Formats: sequence, C-alpha cells, structure tokens
Amino acid sequence: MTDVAARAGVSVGTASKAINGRGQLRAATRERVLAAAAELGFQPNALARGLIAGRSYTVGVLTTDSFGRFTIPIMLGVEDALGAGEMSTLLCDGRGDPLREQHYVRTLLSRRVDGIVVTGRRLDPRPPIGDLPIPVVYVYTASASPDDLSVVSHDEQGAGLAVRHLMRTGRTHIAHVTGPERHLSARLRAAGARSTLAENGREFAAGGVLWGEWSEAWGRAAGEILIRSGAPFDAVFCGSDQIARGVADTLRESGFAIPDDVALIGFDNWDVMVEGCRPPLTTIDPNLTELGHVAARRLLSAIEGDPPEHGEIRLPCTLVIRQSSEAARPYEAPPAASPVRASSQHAES
Amino acid sequence: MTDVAARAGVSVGTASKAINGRGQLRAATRERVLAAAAELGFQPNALARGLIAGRSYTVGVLTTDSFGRFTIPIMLGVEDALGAGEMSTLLCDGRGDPLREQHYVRTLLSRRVDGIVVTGRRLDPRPPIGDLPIPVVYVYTASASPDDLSVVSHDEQGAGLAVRHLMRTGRTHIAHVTGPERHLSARLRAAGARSTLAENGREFAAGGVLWGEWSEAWGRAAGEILIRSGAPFDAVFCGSDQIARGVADTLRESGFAIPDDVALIGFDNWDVMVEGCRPPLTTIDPNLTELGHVAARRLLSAIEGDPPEHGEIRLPCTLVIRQSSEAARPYEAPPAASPVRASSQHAES
DNA sequence: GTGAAAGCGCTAACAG
DNA sequence: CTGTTAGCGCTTTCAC
Repeated sequence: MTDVAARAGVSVGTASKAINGRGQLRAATRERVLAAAAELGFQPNALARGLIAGRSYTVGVLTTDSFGRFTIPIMLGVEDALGAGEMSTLLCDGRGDPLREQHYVRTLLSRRVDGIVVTGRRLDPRPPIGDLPIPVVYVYTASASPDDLSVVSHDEQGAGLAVRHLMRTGRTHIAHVTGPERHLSARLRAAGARSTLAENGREFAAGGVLWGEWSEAWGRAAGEILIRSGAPFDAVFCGSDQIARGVADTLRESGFAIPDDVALIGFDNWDVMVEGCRPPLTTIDPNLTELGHVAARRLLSAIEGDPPEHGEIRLPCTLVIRQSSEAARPYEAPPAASPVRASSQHAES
Repeated sequence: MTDVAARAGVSVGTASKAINGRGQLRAATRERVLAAAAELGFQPNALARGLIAGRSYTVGVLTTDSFGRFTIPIMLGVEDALGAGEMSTLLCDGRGDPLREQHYVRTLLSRRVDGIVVTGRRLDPRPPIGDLPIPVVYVYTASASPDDLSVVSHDEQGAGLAVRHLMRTGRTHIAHVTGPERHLSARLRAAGARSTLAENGREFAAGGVLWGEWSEAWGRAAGEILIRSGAPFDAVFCGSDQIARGVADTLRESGFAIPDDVALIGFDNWDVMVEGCRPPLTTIDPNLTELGHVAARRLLSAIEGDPPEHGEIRLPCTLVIRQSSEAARPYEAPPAASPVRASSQHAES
C-alpha cells in the first residue's frame, strides 16, 4: 500500500480511500492510484483490514461427523450464499469427536470468524457447541437448544407429499420400508406418512412400518418380507433412495412390474441412486443446497446485526416424479412453498 | 491481551512471552499470566499474529469444478494433514468457471494464505492457476505445467493390478468396459490394462475396449453387447464401479454366475456401489484420501521453506478383493508400495 | 526477568 | 480534496 501510494505520488491515506472508493477524491487521483495498484499487482492485506474492523469477513463451517453425501450439498449452498458477498469459508471437520470440535471452535474464535455454521449428516439434534459471542446457525443437524437457530428439512411434510402422490394416483395399499427407528429422520418420515394416511382413513399396508437399515441390502430383504407376508400392497414408500433401489430389485426379480403392479417412492433424490434404479425412481428431495443457502443468509443477517433468531426453520421437501410411480392423472405441482416456522402449521398446504 | 496482562500484573510484552512460551520468564510469572488468560477466556487474535508474521497459517483449497464424490475424500485428507498442525483450511469452489476461480485466487492471496491446494474431479490436467508468490500443489487434477507439483493417482498401475489379479486367478479372456475415451482416466486405465495383458501375450477379449459413459446404464448396455457379440469372456474389468454394477446386473439376469462364470472388477472403491453390487464388487481403490494427505504434506514442507518440487507424483492404487472376483489361489498382497515419481518406473513392481 | 517502545498493513478521524 | 496521525492486537528487540 505504501508502495502504491508512493508510485501514485500520494499519501497512504489517500491511496486507501481511492482503493476503497471512500471519501472525496478527485477522479484523476483515484485513477492514478488504481493504476499504480494494478501495475504493482497490489492485493490489500485482509488480515490488517480485519484487525481494524475487529472481524474477518469469514465464517466457519463446522461438521459434526465428517463430510459426506449430506454435508456436501449443504456446504455448496453455504459457500454459494457466502461467496456472493465477500465472505470466505473456513472448513473444520469435527469427525464426531467433541474434543476435536471444541478445539476447532476455539480456532475459529481465535481467527475472529464473523459467524459459524454447524452441520452434520443426521437429522437428530445435537448438543449446542456452546455459548459463543458470535452468531451460530445449525443446518440439517439441529441444535438441541431451542435458543439456537436451526435450519432443517421438513421430513414429515416430505413424507406427506409422497403418500399424497400415491393416493392421488390411485394406490390404496401403501407399505413403508425405512431405516433404523433410532434415527429421527426415519421416525419423522414414518410419522408424516402415517398421519397423511390417517387423514384419509388409511393405514400402512403389510402390518406397519418395516424398520431396518439405510442400505440396499435391507431394501432387498424388505422386498422379500413384503412378498412373503402375503399382504396386498400396490405401493411402497421407502425411507431412502438406497432402500427403494433394493426393494425395486427384489420386486422386479419376483415378477412385479413397477409402476404397474407396485408404485415406488424413495427419499433423498440422490442422483446415482435414482438414476441407477430400474425404473428411475420417484423420490422426495430434501433440498439440502437450499438448506445451506437459507442457513448462510440467516447467518449473514445476524452478522449484519439483525435481531438474533431462534427455533427451528423447517424447509419444505419437494416431490420429484420419475417412472417408478406413474401419475394416473396428470400431476399438478403445488404452488411454490415458502419456509415455515416450527410453531406454525406444516408447509403442506 | 492487555486485560490479561493487567490482571496478572505484568506488561503486555511479558504476557505475550508467557502465553507463547518464549523468552526467559520466572515460572511463577508465567503461571500467573496463564491463569489470568484462562479466567478471561482469552483467545489470541490470529489476525494480529498473522499481520506480524506476514502469513496467516491458513491454506486455500480451490476446486476447479465443484465438489463431489472425488473431491470429498481428497479434502478430508488435506484437512486431516493440515489440522494436525495449526493450519486452517479456506474453501473455495470454482464451479468450473475460470473467472470465478481467478476471483478466488485473488481473495486467497488477499487473505495471505500460506499455500494453495488445487483440486478437481477429473484426472485430465488443467491450466495452472497462475504464477503465485506462494506454494501451490495440484491434486488429482494435475497442472498442465511441468513446473508445478501435482499429486495424482496412478491409474495405469491400478489397472495393471486388476488385470494381474484376474490372470493370477486363472482368467484368460478379459474384456474392458469403460467411460468416454476423451477422459484421461479412461484412457490410462485402458492403457494400463492393455499393457499388462500384452506383457503376457494377451489382448482384450471381445474385440477391444468398450468406451461409453460413467454410468450404470452404460454398464448394463455394455453387458448386452458383450453377450450378443458371442465372443468368449470370463472376466470384465470395468473403468468404474458404476459401470461394473451395470455389467453385473445384465450378466446375472442373463444367467451368468459371478464370479464363477465371469469375474468382475470395478474402479473407485465407491462404498455404496461396491456394497450395493451383487455380489459385492472387487475394485481398485485410488486412495484419494491418501492423495490429499500427501499433497497437504508437500505443501506444508514447501511452506516451511523446503526447495520447491515439481512434476507429477503418482501414488499407487490398491486392489480391494470382494466376492465378484474369486481368488482361485489365495491372493498375496504385494509389499506396500511407495510413491514413485513420474520419471521413474511404474510402481507396479 | 521484566517493561517500554516500535511496528506489522491498513483505516478513520481530523487538519490543512 | 489531500496529508497527517493514531491505533487495531500482538510480537519483538532492546534497555533496565
């Protein structure tokens, strides 16, 4: 900066104003400074700026339990919303170790990040990272404390979409195969499906929810169980795309036509799964990237000084129709849903 | 820091020494300062430190073309090797847009990162990000400039492992189904397989390489082609796990037993693919996390002032045996391979 | 052993 | 309009 000022024949103060477009400067002076800066390839030192501003124009992204399938799209959303401004993203991978996590929180604080996004690969709430002097937003994995702000997918609503789609297209006996009951996402999806069925005086086919694992192998096994049970079913709503793929394989190989005999819906909209499935899989998209977007924007607004928010923001899921569920009647997309707070009604409209 | 010093009844200079364990201090003084710091929850301002040191103890990770399946494990490795020290990771997603990328490079420079890791999801070399005043290491996606240091997987060697395993277990007619010929990884894998066959006086079965796409659908189609060709084959080496899964489905449904009639090997060791495959898939692991590790360590050593390296470091792939390829004779793992430089011999031993 | 003072690169308030 | 000055929080000589 000193060099730039010297080269432009002005003082550092003036150079600073020129470069930041602040203060009253003659156009000619400003251009002279800018030219000098360009020639010298000058890059203002963000550290020095941060030192003055008392902040770093950086936010920390802390994952609870390593990165993966779910964290990536979320991070993309966060990075996208942040990068639009002049914010940068500091990455920390807690690897599921609370000690490691605390260490990272200290590091982030020490680096004077303006805020922190906490995320994880499970929907189940986690203990808050502590009471920090900067804004914190939890995404996907909510904070167990209602004083924190969490942005999560509305899995119950998503399950409702799936079941409603099946009923709308004439299915009457809907089975549900999903992951472990100890996972909140499995419970929420089952609950959402059940209550939507109940609203229409129905119940799950085949004697209720089949709890298992989040794997194709379980989906295949569950397919067998369904068939052997002898119970009638003309649709299976699965708790994940992987499970749905497994179910699809078993059904197809046992002579069931999809979607003619049985309609199939998954959950996640995981590209390689829905596309690899035969036939391509109708599914519920939890819109993880959008989750990241919203979280980052809320964090930004808190950083800008807006009053702190708290509670859970549940963003609606979306139905993505492919060939595994044939629309008997042409399907009309519901009007674009907007975020709802946990306290208000479901976003199913 | 001023507060800490006051509380401990010393000057800031002394407090600084106590906290950083530098200089000659009486033990009692040091403890008094440390106690004061703890009580105040003092976190040294990394920005101020960086301003003095002229560096930020941060490295930038720049992805060429968005994050994905391949970038994640690499980032994990990078983050892991870096986090061990006191380095933090600044994330930037270039999204395949050169302008965006340049913008990020400027941002990183402005933030005075100590070094940059450049990565991408394709093996094909990319133009260098420019001549920077700090060390840069390219991972997976190599730099097109031989003056840069790139760390990549040794796909030819990996393909060699696969073919050698098949021959060792008695297979004589090995077909190859892979991705688009325009992808370097597809060409390298094919070349590695071909040359290993040639060393044993063999050629690809079924008339040569079947180039296609990186999808299950292509794998299924290729399975059909193989069968219809009428050419004899007792093994298929695939360019990716996804393709292998597709091939497996077609073969199984056409009455071929895997591995009894046909052995199958994939590439990538992508968990959901190899486990979802029936039977579980033998594959080649490109050890992406290790790639990230090595890249980060090299970057660190360059940052510490070690002489700059350049050229391509090719890290060996690993054979992971599962049920899709039965070992006729018990398989003996080769001795742990060590990194080889591009200029030296292949790491196949 | 410890304190005082200078300075990292920049911005902001005030003179001129 | 432009230059001067103080100071962000910390480290680091160099006196004492």
